[in-house]
Formats: sequence, C-alpha cells, structure tokens
Amino acid sequence: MEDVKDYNVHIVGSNRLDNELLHNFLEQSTNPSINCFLNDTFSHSIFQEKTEDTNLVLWDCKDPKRYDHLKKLGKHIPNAPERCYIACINAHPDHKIEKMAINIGVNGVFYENDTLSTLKKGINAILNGELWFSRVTLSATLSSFLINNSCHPPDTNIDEALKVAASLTKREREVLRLIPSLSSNEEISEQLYVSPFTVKAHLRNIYRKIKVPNRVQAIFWLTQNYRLLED
Amino acid sequence: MEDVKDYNVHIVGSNRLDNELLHNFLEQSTNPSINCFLNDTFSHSIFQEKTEDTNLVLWDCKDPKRYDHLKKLGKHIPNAPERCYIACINAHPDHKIEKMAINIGVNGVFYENDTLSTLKKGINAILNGELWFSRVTLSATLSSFLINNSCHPPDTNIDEALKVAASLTKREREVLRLIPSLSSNEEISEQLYVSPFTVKAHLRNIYRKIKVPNRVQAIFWLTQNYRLLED
DNA sequence: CTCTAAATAGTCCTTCCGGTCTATTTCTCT
DNA sequence: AGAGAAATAGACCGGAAGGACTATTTAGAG
Repeated sequence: MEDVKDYNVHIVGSNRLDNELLHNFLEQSTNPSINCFLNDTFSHSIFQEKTEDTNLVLWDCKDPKRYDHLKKLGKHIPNAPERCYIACINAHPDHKIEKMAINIGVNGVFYENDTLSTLKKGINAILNGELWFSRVTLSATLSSFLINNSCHPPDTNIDEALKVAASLTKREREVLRLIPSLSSNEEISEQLYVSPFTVKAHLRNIYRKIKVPNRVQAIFWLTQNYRLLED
Repeated sequence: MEDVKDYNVHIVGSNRLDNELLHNFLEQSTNPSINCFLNDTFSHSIFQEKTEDTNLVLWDCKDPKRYDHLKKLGKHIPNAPERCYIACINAHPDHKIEKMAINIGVNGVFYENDTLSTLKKGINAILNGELWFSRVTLSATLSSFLINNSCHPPDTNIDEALKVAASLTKREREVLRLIPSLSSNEEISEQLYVSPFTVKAHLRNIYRKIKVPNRVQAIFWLTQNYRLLED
C-alpha cells in the first residue's frame, strides 16, 4: 500500500536518439520519484483520467507536424485534470512559441539551447505547479491580463469612476456583484433574503448611479471597475 | 526643441541617507537619460498628468506607514497614464508584499537584500514596460488568471462543452460574442445588419444549445468557454 | 437624541426578452 | 442537381425587466 505520490514524465517525440538520452537523464539525474516514459505518439488518456500522480508531458516541438498538433491540443489543455501539465521541449529560441503556448495553456517551454540544469530546474518547477517561461513572456502576458481586467478605456475619466463607485452603498455593491452569476431578480432576492421589489429598487439605483440601461451593461461596468468596488 | 524621451525616476521615502545614496547611484551608474528625483511625500501629479516621458515611482516600503499608504494608492494605480510605473523598494524578503503589489497594479518589487545590479536590471525592465517580480509570483498570478478565464468548474464535462461549442454555427458564435458588449437585441441586429427577428432566432438557438435561460447566463458561459469558440 | 441616508417594500405602466412555431432564401457538400 | 444545414424573417404570447413614484423601517453620524 503505497502512499507516495509519483511524478510521471511522458516524453512525446519522434527523434528516438535525443529523446532516449533525455529519458536516461531524467530517470537517473533528477528527483528519484520521477518515472519517465517515452512515446512517439500522444496518448490522450493522460489528459483525461484523473489520478493522484502528477503528470507532465514533454512535447517535442522540433518536428513541425507535432508543433501544429500542439495547437489543436490547445482546446483540451486548459481543462486537463489537476496536476496534469504539458511543456514544450526543443523549441527554437523564438519568442513566438512562448506566447502561443502560454495562451493555449501550456505550462512551460524549454529551448534547444537550454542547459541540462535549466531543464532540471524547470521540470521541477512545473511539477510543482509553476509556469516555466521567460520573465519577459510571463510579464507581458500578465500585463495584458491586468490591463484587460482593470484599466479603463482612454475616454473614461478615472476620477469620475472613483466617485461613482464610492457613491454606491454597501448593499448596492453586494447586489451588483451578484448580477453576473444569478439569472434573475428573483434569484438575487432569494440569495439576499429580501423581497424581489427590494432588489429591483437597488438595481434601479445602481443603473442610475453607474449610468447604464440594464444588467448586461452593468456586468460590463463591473468587469471594468471591479477593483474600485472593494470595501 | 528636444525630441529625446526622458526617463524620470522619483524616489519616495523618508530615509534621507539611504535614498540619497540610491539617487546618486541612479544618476551616475545607469542609463544616461534617467533623471532622478527625491521626495519624502508622494506627488499625485505624476499619476495624473499625461506626458511624453516615462515615469517611475520607487516607493520605499521600509516605513510601515508608507506601506499602508501604498494600498490606498492601489485604486489609482491601474488607471495611471501610459508609461507611468510604480515599484516598491526596500521590501522585506516576504512573498506577501509581491502578491498584494501585483494585484493593485504595482509594476515591480525590489528587496532590501537585492544587489545593485539586480536593481539596475529591474529598473530598466520596468521602464521598458515589463513587470519585475519573482518568477514564482509571476507564474502563480498568471496561473490564477488563466484558471479563472478558461478552466471549467469541476462538475462540468469538458467533452460535453467541446461538443456544445462545436455545435454552434459561425453566425451563432458571432452573435454570442456580441452579447456582453451590446445592450439589446436591437443593437446586435444593427451591428450585424440583420433584422432583430433574426437575432432573436439565433439567440434562441444559442440558449438551447448551451443550455442557459437568458443572456446573463450566456455571458457567464462565454467567459468560461471563450477558448472553445475560436474559429 | 435627532436627523439623514440606507434598506426595505410596494404600485402602475411600458418595453424588451425568451419560448413555440412557421416559412423563405442562401450555402455547401456530395 | 438535389439534400440538408444555416441564415434569414416573422407572428403571437406570457413573463421578466426597467422607469417613475411613494412609503415605512433601520442604522449610523453628529
């Protein structure tokens, strides 16, 4: 009865020699609880079955065909089970692959000219749930998320937005935050243990204050101004 | 008539000696186009006036009061003009500040025990629009964004979601993507140059296929499944 | 203690939304 | 050329949402 959680690393690539060498290195020179497997085709089962183990697929990108296949895989990756990771190996030292990879949910990229110690460090980081990309890529991607999630379009006045957000009462902020996840005023009223009439009253005040005509636009306002709403 | 874009670095802190030393270092040992200023209080004007220059505020966090003040500043930071950055200096080597900082829109954190060469490298990175945080923090923050934006709650079936997404026609995907930003069926119909009846017909099919009762839930579905919708 | 803002609850009316059903035209694939 | 899917357009109905307005109770600031 084993309680030790294993790390399974699956190398997927067609270059037999290179990958056998890598296999050899991973089995011998890294974390002793790493089990390494070598495949020339990708077994979907890794990304579908839930398991206690941690799985990492190392996707050899040297072959252009396999590189294209990765893009198709993209729709599945973000929905892989917990502790199921995928990283590219043998990538060309070209930033484009990093952006594509990070966007489709790949957890890291290793390059042809990386050192073995980088590879070792990176694999352990990914097995630990981290991402392994260049600082520039991580920074740029995160920046774009932060901008999308909080910055205002250039035509809006931040002072105005702050004033508006501050004018919302505690209860109004509460109602506003419930709009996206609940279908109807009825549901909101049940959630808050008040009458649907009360919810309607709050909503009317909210719409007037944030100057939107309906709940769809209120959701939009909320995504733009979420940060300003904190109590 | 100068066309050279300048970098203005504003050190904000009360420790006169340390900060004068830093001021000295930045003026003499870094990028020649850096102008360095020393303040013991924060001038809001930096974050409000638009300018051609690149501005960086180095916020001394050694003083607990100033650390708290930073949090209050947080609501303004994400809405600062372009090329207007803020970073913490003299932070305790403690991850908590990084997470707080990255969440309120700070562009980087430097620690008490960082080397001068790290500081130099980091300041140049930030002036260049990058973020300067530890790889672990960048990775963790980005992961949380990626999860929020694309992963499905554990109870949903990804195969089912893929099937559903694939069953949407091109026009239906188009209509679905317009829901969050447009108020009414009328507006969507104007955008697509079709009759409001057509939009209603598409919406009915969409709701049936993705199994939601109304546009609010459709927006929710969309945020969860945006990735699956790409053509 | 008092005054005010917030939270609560309601009416009445209009508009828009979503469900069911039908029908025509335009693509697309074989 | 013909079948089938997709896109278009519409009628009809019930219900939910939103606007304008009123009113009572509760809570917090001074």
